[in-house]
Amino acid sequence: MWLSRKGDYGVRALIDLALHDGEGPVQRAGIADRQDIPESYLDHLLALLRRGGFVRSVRGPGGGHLLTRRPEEICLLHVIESLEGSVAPIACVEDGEECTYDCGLCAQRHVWQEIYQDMRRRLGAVSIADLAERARAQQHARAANYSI
Amino acid sequence: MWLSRKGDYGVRALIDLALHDGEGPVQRAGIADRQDIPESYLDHLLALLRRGGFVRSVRGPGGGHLLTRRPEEICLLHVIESLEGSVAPIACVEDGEECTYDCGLCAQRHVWQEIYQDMRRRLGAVSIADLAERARAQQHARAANYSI
DNA sequence: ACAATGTTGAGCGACTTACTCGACAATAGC
DNA sequence: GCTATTGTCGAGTAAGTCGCTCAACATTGT
Repeated sequence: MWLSRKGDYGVRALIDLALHDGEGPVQRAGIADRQDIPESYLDHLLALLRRGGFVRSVRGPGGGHLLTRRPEEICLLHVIESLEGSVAPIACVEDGEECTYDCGLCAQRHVWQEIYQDMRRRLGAVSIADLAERARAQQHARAANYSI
Repeated sequence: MWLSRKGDYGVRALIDLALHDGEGPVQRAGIADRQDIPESYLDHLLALLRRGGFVRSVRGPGGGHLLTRRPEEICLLHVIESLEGSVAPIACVEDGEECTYDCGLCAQRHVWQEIYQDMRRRLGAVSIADLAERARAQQHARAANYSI
């Protein structure tokens, strides 16, 4: 299993921001609470997301965090790569990377390269808006379940 | 990057056995030397491969390791899963696995599930014989290069 | 019996992950 | 301009994983 909490939490945070898009700065404590992320850890993730250009932050009272772009314009691939680093299964499938495995892996390389390309294509096709929509639908489904 | 040396080394070892298929038991030291694997570490990998049913070992002088099946009948997917555990990107895309992330990841889940299925399909389509063939071809190519 | 080989499990140093803490910086509102 | 409220940054840490070594033991051909 190779998607770490960092990626999970980070994407959750962006989904949370997308769900509150247009409502002004969203505070760290609120995100942490709703998305069940340790608040002190969320700091680092927001810093990463800021460096990645997905989020901008406002200081002072009433401050918080905002998406820099519309949720439809942020794709999952870029977010994950920003948070987790490359999603490459092995180093030598990336452009410009040396094959440090000295051709032990080379026999397998083409398979992994195809897998990598397919993965990037699929992750690239999903936006934060898609995920937010799905999260909203799931919330409604759960709420309906509880009320029965 | 999430294919560890374990998987790389293990597959290399199987390729080595495939290249010497039909020539009787192949010794650990030979595999380690040709494939550039620390001999003491190769121990563990051969134990894993034995438990996985890919290799059987012969003790005593003249002993060594043999493939249990023909190289065409061993697919990369099973080998990697035996060595590395599941190749699932997140736990909850596997059959019978609980979603421990409590629906944080659920919004992303379908994407990862498709990636996972695609990956298993591709890895399942490649056999050790294919890889051995490719390794042989690469060796020839390199030999030709040196002689120029 | 003996030497060559495989088998097993304990252990270890370096690194990573997931997280906490504390000091500091900015700013809205009084 | 104070002050409360918020974000920013970097050091630190406990627990786990990775890659690997080593030593003791089991098996078997000669």
